[in-house]
Amino acid sequence: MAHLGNSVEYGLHCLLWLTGPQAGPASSRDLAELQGVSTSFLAKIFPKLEKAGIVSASEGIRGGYLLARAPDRITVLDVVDAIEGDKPLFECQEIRGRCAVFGGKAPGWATDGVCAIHAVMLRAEKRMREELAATTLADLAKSLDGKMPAAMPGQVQAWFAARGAARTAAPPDGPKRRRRRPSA
Amino acid sequence: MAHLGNSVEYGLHCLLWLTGPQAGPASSRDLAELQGVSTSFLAKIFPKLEKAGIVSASEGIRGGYLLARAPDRITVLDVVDAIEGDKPLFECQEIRGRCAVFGGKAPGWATDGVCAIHAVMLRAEKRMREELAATTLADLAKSLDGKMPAAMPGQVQAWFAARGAARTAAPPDGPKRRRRRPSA
DNA sequence: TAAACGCGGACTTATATAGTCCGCGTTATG
DNA sequence: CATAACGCGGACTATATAAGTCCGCGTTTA
Repeated sequence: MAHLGNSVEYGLHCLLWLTGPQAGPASSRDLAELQGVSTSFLAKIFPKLEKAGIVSASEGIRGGYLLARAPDRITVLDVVDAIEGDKPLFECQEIRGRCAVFGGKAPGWATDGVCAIHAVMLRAEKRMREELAATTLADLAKSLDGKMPAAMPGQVQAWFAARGAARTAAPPDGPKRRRRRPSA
Repeated sequence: MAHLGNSVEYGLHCLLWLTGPQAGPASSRDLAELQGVSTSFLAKIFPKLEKAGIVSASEGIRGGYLLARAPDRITVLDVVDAIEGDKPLFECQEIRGRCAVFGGKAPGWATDGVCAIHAVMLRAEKRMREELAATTLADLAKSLDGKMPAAMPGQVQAWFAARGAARTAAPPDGPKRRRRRPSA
């Protein structure tokens, strides 16, 4: 398994779409279906981004998510920490103090300060985090702009608009989603 | 859970003991009991270090492990890769090509090259690995030498010697370990 | 020949991830 | 004001990995 899970990947891809000049808030369902990932799973990720202050949510029909601040002020590290919860790369088990020659009571020189092995891991983690903090959503969006044709943003915006229209036009006999149970 | 598991920690601590001027090979059992970790678990780690060429093994009674090369030529990254198998920090799911506006067949501009998000993760992983590669077993051992009293190495060597003596002196009626089943 | 080794495969258990399901409160719209 | 589309969150399941155990084989030395 990898240290950085799929949730981070989904979250970043969604946030990249929110980087563009949107008409209004985008729902987590639309974002999920635009990218072909699970709607219910993505619905568990966005509240984390909201709590971290990366996106702002509007409730009710026509609600959805917007970036809470400018894309150049949101780093990849912000997103990783929001979703994964700042979990450490390494968890020191404090083997130091268990040495059999200590006989159960480890002397201070053995347990003071940070374990040398732990220290290496902390440095490595710091380097990793520095690199993640060095890239913002704006950087990612810019690199994509260089690749995609000029027509692409418009097509996506049209896709969102079409979904909204389909919903308002949908008659009650359409492909209905389950509602709360009929009675009890 | 952490990306770097306990196996790495156990392995590094053991290798640090092997750094000192040993009399002979150290068995994985002795190494485990010296540090208060599971003997059977540690016995699964050492073969990996042996396959990676970090330690060399000698079989049979009085057998055990020795460092296969000088401590200043063994980096923390070598040990991590030997034990964890060079697992990636991030596994790209290639969300790029799934965009609904492509309708199943993604254009080349969308899937060519490395995904921008994946690229950030690869850079972060590279930084992490660079830092792990920058520290050797000799560096770790040196930092420990600065902390431990001069008598410590001798005490550990005495502990190993005492174990060996106890084994040769152990009468058949001593605390026997299970042997292969009596008959069938 | 037996004990102490390394080696490796089969097994168990615990935890984390990925993903689903469901009901509640909120809100715009007809 | 009723309904449908929202966000929110809790409970649930399934699967993968980590951590640890158990056991038997071949090797080696005393």
